Amino acid sequence: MPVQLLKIIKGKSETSLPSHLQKEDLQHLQEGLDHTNKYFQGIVILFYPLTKLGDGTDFFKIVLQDLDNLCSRINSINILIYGKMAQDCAKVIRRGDTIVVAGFELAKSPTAREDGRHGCHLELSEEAGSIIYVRGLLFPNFIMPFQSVAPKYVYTPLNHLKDGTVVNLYGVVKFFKPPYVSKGTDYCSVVTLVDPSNVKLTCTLFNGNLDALPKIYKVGDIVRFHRIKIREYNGQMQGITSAGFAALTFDGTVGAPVVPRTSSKVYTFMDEEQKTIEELRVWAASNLSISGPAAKLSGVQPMLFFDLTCQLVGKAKVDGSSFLLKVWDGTKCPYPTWKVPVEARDLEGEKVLLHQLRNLTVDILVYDNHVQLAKSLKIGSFLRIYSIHTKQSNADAEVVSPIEFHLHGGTCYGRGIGVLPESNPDVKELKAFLESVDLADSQDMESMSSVELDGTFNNVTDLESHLQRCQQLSVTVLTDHQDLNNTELKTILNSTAPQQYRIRAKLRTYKPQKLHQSIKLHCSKCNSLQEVPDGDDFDFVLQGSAITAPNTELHNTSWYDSVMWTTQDQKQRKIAIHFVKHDEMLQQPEDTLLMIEGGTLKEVWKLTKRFKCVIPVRSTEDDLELLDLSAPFLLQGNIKYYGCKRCSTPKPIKSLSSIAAEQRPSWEPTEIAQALGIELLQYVFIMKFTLVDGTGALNAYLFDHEKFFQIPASEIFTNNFLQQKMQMTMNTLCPPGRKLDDLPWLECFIKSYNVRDAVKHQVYYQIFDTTVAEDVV
DNA sequence: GCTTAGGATTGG
Repeated sequence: MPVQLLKIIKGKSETSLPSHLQKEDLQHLQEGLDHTNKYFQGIVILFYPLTKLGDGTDFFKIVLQDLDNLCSRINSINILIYGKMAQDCAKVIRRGDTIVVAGFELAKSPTAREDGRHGCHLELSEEAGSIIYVRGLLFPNFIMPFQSVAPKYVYTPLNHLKDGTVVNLYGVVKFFKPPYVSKGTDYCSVVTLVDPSNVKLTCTLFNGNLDALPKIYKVGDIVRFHRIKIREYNGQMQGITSAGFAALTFDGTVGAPVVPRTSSKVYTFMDEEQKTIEELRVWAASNLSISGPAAKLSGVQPMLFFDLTCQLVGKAKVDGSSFLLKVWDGTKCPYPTWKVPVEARDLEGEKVLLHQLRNLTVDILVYDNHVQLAKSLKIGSFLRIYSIHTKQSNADAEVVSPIEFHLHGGTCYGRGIGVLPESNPDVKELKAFLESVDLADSQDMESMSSVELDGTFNNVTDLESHLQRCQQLSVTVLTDHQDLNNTELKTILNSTAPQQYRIRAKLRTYKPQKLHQSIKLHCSKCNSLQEVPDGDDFDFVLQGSAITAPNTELHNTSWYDSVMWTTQDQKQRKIAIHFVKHDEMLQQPEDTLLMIEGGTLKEVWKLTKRFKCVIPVRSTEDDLELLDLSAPFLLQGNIKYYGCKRCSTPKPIKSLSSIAAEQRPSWEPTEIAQALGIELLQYVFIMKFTLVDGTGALNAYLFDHEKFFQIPASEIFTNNFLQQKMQMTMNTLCPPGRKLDDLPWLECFIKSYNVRDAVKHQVYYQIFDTTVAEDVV
């Protein structure tokens, strides 16, 4: 066989051994020590003729002397070479050559006593993955490079595999089952590969050592298998581990560093291999459908399967056939999640952390064959759990049951658990994210920060079943005009306004991407839109009003009872609360409207929790009056009601007494607004949808109170769950990171209208009579 | 001691 140079850089030979190999001294070659990634270097002082063993195996023996230990009593060692490697070596190795051996097996030398050499000998063979490098073949000096006697590997394309052969091959991972405990004695991993020949090969890999199996973390990874046996099974070629099987795994991302993941066995890896990996990456990028962004807990939905990259926070035994894993990924699941009851003493993990993360961790119950592996997992380790099943027992019931996370028994669809090393890029990203999570924030359901909303939902889960449904049906439905035919966007763009159309299109993109920015306040009288004031604005108005002390002459009238007190703090603030009566009686707090003077933001907010309506007021000489309309004039439940500054003409508070006198005052915001001379502002969603249908693209505005999303715009700000629901809806209508082909269809009703001003005339489009399909929300 | 699994979800 031709002897090859180990490495050639810029046309020049260089002395070079793989950098992962470290030199080992003769005296350290001992049984029980780990010689992985070690090499031994010596000079050939003796070699024997090539012979055959009883079973026909070629055999070649050489003796190496350790030049660094010439003074030692024992300074030489026997090297036994088997098989094809014996033949190759016999052709090139001569006395005086400097040799490096790696990937050897070490065994007791039966001849040590007679020959006076090292007590062990080294055994090398191609099957064991051994490598021999020879230095100075032609010029025995240290300027010449080492030359490799390692076999020149030939890689078989997947369409040229033959039954009964042992081959080397490259492939892109199309499917895999992470290593799991088989029913026999070994770990098993099933891997399906494809290559540019477009032929698939499913390999069944066994090994008692978990590390010997390929370290595949995701579809799209690239593997190099050495010495895999090919067999025919059910009319198809199948790969199966044979003696000396070795695997390297690479990240399949174009442009990522080409660093093999391996169980640190000795391996050859040269420029040529690097090129192969890069070529396969490029091929895979355009020929293999690799799923989009990974699922996050914030993106889970009931009744789906997904892979989760997460950190293990706690674990506990449950019973013989199931085991509990408590994990987090820094995002919050939008649904209530189930908690598996376990004995406190069975729960492993840091108590403080478990408590801190209680609202962010989810309980995953793993079953049967996964239990053994789950038990062995270390707290704090990073996992990828494949094909978790989310289940909701009675989703239709009045009381929504929590989402359950199951890792069912068996290994269908690659179901299983993989431990990711800290060096994994996904783990690095996750770690950075986990460190950035503000724990205080996640504890309070009502303080859903916009950062969380923006950040975590972009990675929505990419689940096939959902996608399929979206591709077949429309994700939106019409609430009227079903008899109308669809019109192509191109036709609409070429027509004059105003008109109405039914369309079928895809949502290419939308604005604003930060959904909370889509909420505005709308005045139906003057048609103006304004931003929703934030808490600081309200606080400012309240502080301003607190300067005026309550006028006690206005206390305790025929239609309200008043209480007043002074705060104990330095400010000595005076607070008055007026409880509106009905039939001269105070009502239950949940039916009561009250007015407050001199309260703070926090106090007002607290009162809204207990009482039906809260109206912040201040005293004048002869009546109570509303505050500035920058502040809400009414708070009911979680909703702040605002009035239009332009269209309102506030009336004295006593105008409310007429409602109080009603038989059953309902305290409807519209009614209160009317009584107080307030033009009520409506909460609306305003969004711009860019719709495409293959014939053209147009921007259509969505102007919606509640109908489209089936979520009241007024409640979005204060309802964490609704925010998430809306985000999920948008993720379904326009899944992030998808190609156009994979976007779902929307059935919409739109109307065109003209907007003219002095300089220009423009046609606008607005969506109406359309709602998100029932199974999408 | 020479098998194990051989891709194709849903139970607890």
